[in-house]
Amino acid sequence: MKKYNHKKIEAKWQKFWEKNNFYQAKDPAPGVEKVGTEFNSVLAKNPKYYCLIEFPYPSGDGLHVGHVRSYTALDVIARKKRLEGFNVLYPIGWDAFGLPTENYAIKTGRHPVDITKENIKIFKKQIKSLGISFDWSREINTTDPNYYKWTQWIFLQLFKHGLAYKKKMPINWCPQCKIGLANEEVVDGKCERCGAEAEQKELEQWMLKITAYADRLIEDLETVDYLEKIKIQQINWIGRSEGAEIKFKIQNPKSKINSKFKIQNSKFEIKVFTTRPDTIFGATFLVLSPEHELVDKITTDGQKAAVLTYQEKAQNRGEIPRQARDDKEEKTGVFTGAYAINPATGKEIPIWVADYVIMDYGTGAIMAVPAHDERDFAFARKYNLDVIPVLHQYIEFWDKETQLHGIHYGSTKTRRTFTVDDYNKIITDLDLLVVLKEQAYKDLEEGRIFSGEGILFDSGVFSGLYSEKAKLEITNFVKGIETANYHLRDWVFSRQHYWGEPIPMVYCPECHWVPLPEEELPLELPFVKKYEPTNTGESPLAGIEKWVKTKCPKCGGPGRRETDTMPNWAGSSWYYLAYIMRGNSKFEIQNSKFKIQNSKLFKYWLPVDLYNGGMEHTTLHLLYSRFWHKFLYDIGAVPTAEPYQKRVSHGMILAPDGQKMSKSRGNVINPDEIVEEHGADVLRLYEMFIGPYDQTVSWDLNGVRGVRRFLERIFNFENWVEQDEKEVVIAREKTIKQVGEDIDSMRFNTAVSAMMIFVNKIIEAGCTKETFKKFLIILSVFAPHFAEEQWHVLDEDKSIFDEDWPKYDDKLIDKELVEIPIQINGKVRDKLMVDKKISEDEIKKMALASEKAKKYLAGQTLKKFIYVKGRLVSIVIS
RNA sequence: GCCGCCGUGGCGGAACUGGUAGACGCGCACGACUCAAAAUCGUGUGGGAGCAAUUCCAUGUCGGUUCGACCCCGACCGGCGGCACCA
Repeated sequence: MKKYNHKKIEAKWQKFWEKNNFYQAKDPAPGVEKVGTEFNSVLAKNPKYYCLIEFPYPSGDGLHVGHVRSYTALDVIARKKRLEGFNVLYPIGWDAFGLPTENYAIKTGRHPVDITKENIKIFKKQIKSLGISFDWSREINTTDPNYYKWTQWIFLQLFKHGLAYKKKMPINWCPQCKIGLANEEVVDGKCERCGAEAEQKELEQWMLKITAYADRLIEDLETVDYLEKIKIQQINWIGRSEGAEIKFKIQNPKSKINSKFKIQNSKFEIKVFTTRPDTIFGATFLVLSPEHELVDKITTDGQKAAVLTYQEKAQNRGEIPRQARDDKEEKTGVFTGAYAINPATGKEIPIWVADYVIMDYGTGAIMAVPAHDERDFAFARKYNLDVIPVLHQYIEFWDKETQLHGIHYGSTKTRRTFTVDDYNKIITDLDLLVVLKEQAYKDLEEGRIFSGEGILFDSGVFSGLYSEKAKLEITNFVKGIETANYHLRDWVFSRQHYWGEPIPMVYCPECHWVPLPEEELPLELPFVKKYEPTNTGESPLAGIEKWVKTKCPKCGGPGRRETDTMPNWAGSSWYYLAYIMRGNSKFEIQNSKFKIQNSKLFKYWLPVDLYNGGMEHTTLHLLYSRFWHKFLYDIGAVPTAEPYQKRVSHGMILAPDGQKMSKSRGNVINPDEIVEEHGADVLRLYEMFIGPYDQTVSWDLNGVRGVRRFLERIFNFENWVEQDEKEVVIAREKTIKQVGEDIDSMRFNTAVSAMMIFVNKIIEAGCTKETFKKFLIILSVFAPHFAEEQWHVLDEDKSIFDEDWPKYDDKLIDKELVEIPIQINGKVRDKLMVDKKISEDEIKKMALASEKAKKYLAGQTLKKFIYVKGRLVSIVIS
């Protein structure tokens, strides 16, 4: 009995695979062109398969068991695809810019470059010990100038196409990290990274116009195969809401004139955005955001002081991001003294200022319909403003006796949708409107407001219309324009830190912002001794006068370089392209011919077939990189509109105590220790078996031992037979089928289970070497070292990975005899072994004659007999 | 508040498209081996009743559809994730 010495076996085969370049993806040969869907090259004729994991950030903590889970999962898929004849690209690299490294550098006084190198070395060693079939020849590193010159190149293109702009704006500022934060990086008003309360700070920031792609980022989700929840989350984040922009004329009564601007029957108009133009007859006041430019201009002399005080207060409160504030906080506001005309009713309505209206959404002004909006209602109550309902919920309900429609109160879920017929029917039914109106006022008295869709009343000619239908008509009536607004904001692209890509722009007093010529890329990060972020909000690079002072590329005059760096999401927004480019070129910039140089490779490899990553990146990295890709597509640099065809997500691995693993809790499972004690194959198999791939699971040490046991049981397998029993043949074919299907649909846990069932079978019944070999090939994608070793023990001299994925024969799986349960009134009372092809008549006879069934059938009448072919018999008696 | 997901043994979980609920693994119990323990192997293992054949109950709760429901529909309870003064 040999001992299962995983260390020896794993080291041996890892060396062997590396030496033979087993996992190198093959690029199409030069001159290869796509002809239809085929390539005219032998090399590239194999269908390609590009699978991708999110490249790791090489932190000082080393590899986490969570990394192992997703790397192994895609490794299983990559290996299976190779066995099936695909030309597989499964690359890895390093997303190495970022704060943890910079902070560590500051703390230790060492250079981030050195620390990064060191961390990568550790990560690499750890990953290599797992037997993941990465193509290391395409390794990339975002901090390599040869890499980030392309990141800079893409930025320049964005700038040249008007999608990068500089803007002075209040940004979310983390006082702890001393860095500006994107909206996406503020969680609960706190810095996502360090948890410090975010502040607002006015800074000049580079912005990327991701909002220009908002619609396409939503629409094109239909063309990709992402997990449904990922799509939904992205759609919600982009937050498109359709509505109308409507202008309200300002009309101050003569007595209330703003002396400075002399506004009377003014030409000034206030534009509001609303998703409910249908409720405009109920708009009883307007609200402007405190930052709205018209506030100063329309405020009457009498209200000046009060408004100014309020504005100052609101700005101070701006220190805490407004969105983070408690929902239930009472609304405050102040009257401007000015009035506007409701374009629907022609009535004068007061204009207020309140900070519940945000400047950077919509137009920064709203029409308030207190009867149909919670916030407006709270505000109106507080300041005693008019509340006028104009619609109420309506559910079709026909009272036969009175011939009246009724009103039904229920949740929105039970509400019916309206048909065209309904519209007509309702308009003429005036009694109904009276009922609705009465009910609406009654509800309001009781403090209940209705904000859904319903039937309009008191809305002029639109009374009686269903609100959804009235939207467009009323918008036209008040000369509004249909438009959409987005929750998504432009991407704040500046960071005031050292350890990031320099933004390749020069500021010239004459020419304003001038891009660096592409030939001058990369603009390398200057070597500095001090990286400490400053308190002024300026990047540490600003202190290097020698680097900052430069010539304007346009006019040759004195210029200053941009000293902000890019966020760490920059390098990761296009890295899947870098892996492809690494195949032939070494990222050489030749007159910026990004697309020409790479078009053939891109055509062959794109899109990424399968992309795995964490749910936490759904609204960050995943959205950002889709945006960049679409931009690159628009300028003709890449051939596809989407970068990733399919996106899946792994669940988290918690510590055995059900808590998140963390150093401070001391509950971290180190993959190295598992590899050391049980082996990489056991770790891999265990992580695949631990539970459904997309689900959060807790680590269980006993589970690891169970998997080890599974391998040990077949390590010295010797129960050979001359000929497989029929049962074994069936088991084998079934296993091949199930494991294959389970891998394809990423149900790794049941795949491992199926292999265990098969092993239980052959340990009991024995099997032929041929059968065992087929099993080993299947096992090899999960436990590559173990399978390769056993393969060679069975006198094979070629690698197991030169084999083909085994095929199965459905005919062999089909049993002739099947066990059919006999149900009587839904309960299983007997089971019969019958020929699969038995006719209904035959089985009926058998079932009714069965001893056990007879017991229940005696004296009863047979009401129904159902035979589901090959499945079961169901007998209904009275 | 809005959007989405999930509730199955002692535990992780399985169950194809509505067709024998609890696969596989862990744990536990008993047995074999051993001086003994560990490891290994064997047997059992949802709950209740019964010596047993057997039988009743059981997939968060209540109800519905169906010959048949973990699966479909409705209401509720509990948990998780995302968004949140977005007009």
